[in-house]
Amino acid sequence: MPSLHRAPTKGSLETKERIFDAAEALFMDQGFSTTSLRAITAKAKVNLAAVNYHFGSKEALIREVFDRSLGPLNGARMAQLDRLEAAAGGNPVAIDKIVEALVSPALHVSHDPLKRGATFLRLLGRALSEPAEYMRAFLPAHYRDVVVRFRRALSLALPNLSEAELTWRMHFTFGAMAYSMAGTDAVELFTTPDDAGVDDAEAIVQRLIPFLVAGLKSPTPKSRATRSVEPSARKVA
Amino acid sequence: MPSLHRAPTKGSLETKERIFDAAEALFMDQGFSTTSLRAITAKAKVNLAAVNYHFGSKEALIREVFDRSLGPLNGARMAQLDRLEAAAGGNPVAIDKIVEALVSPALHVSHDPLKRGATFLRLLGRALSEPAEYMRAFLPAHYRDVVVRFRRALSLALPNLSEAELTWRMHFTFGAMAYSMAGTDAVELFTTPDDAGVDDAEAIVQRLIPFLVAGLKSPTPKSRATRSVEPSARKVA
DNA sequence: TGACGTTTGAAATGTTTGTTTGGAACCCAG
DNA sequence: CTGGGTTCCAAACAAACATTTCAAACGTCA
Repeated sequence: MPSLHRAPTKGSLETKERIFDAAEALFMDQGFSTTSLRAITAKAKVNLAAVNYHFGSKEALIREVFDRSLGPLNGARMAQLDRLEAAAGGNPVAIDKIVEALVSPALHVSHDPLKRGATFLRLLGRALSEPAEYMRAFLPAHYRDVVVRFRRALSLALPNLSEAELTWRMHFTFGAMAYSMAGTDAVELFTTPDDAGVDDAEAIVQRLIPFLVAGLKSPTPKSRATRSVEPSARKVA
Repeated sequence: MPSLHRAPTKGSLETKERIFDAAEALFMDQGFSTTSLRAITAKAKVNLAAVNYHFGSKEALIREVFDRSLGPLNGARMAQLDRLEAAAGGNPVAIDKIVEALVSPALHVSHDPLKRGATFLRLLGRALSEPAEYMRAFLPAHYRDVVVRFRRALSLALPNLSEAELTWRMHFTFGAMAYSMAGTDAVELFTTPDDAGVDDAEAIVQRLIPFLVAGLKSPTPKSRATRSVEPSARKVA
């Protein structure tokens, strides 16, 4: 048996890579469920069967595209947090640094190889609102560690914040972040035509960080910091 | 010609209403494109053809579901803003009041008739990330006025904020809001099992408002407050 | 060179999608 | 009771979908 799973010979790597790139681009601005294999193979200029041959199924392709993008991003996030915590040496890390560690790797990934990755930012935003079942299945696997790590860091930096409050604020933080990265789709609704370039990822980050830091540091609404037994007042306005 | 488009006789209104409710519920937790007419008619316990008979097409159904929910919500938002501006009498309205006018109507709608509307909050979040073309087509029509009105109010309340900065912060605001309303899908990723009830819309609003207000009021990053003639520095890092 | 594993291509598979059809069931006016 | 408009239903429709099949083309090693 010669060459069991060896390096392919002709253009196979190119084929798989072309499928990969085309899928990533199409997933970006069409979503996962909506993008057909025919559209992918057409864009990649490969045969329709090539996807099932190289990846096994559409779901596996989605998983690979997602993993290979999200893995490095969250790795960079945690590495940056590692550096911050090592430099702080037991003391709490500054909030703006934590937020920066969360947000800015998404930017750096965005112009890492060429321009591949700028598309990924929007891909990520899409994934968080994807209805598909398999999306919700393996997405937490990537984010679990990041959430735990950043929650711990934020909890130390914001000691007078209850765990429940922190949960909500992290939720809002990820929301604004994911939405901002989801790209130009919904941005156009809220911007007058005079807006700055929305493609500029750096501009997003530079303005997003102060916004989020201020939100995270905002005083608790009713000095109910520990959030006692009372669930919540049901009365409105 | 007797009874041109008169009140139906048997259970037609019930049928159309059942389709409507089933569609709304399914759109909520599956998205629009992903939800099939067969799933809708199965849940509504009506014939498959009933959708095309009563609504004309799936797109028209989506539009009706969307309009009938989003219309009152944005109406309530602007009405509340009207009241605030009338009370202020030319003076700028307080930011927290503006944000409340933006966020809290979503809550009031959420327990208006029975529990129908709690589902709608998630529906709205979905719409903002829907890739479909027709979604992006008639969604701005609903939001345009709201955006213009609230932008003007916020611009008055935050005079030292450039137009570009305001655009971004409104973007982040809508992002955190939409994401929070998108429901429990992604929330589960970021919460430890000890979290409070995520269904409680009031709890979301009460914690979201301070977060957003703080973000909106946060100092501008580089004292570049007036945003002069320069359109925007396109250079990155 | 010859044989084998790997990759590609065109076509067909079976499923699911939104939509249409023709007739039965229904209600109410004439 | 009868006719016409309205609603419903089972079935069929065409299109798009992911996936499979099988033979041809290719590269590599014996």
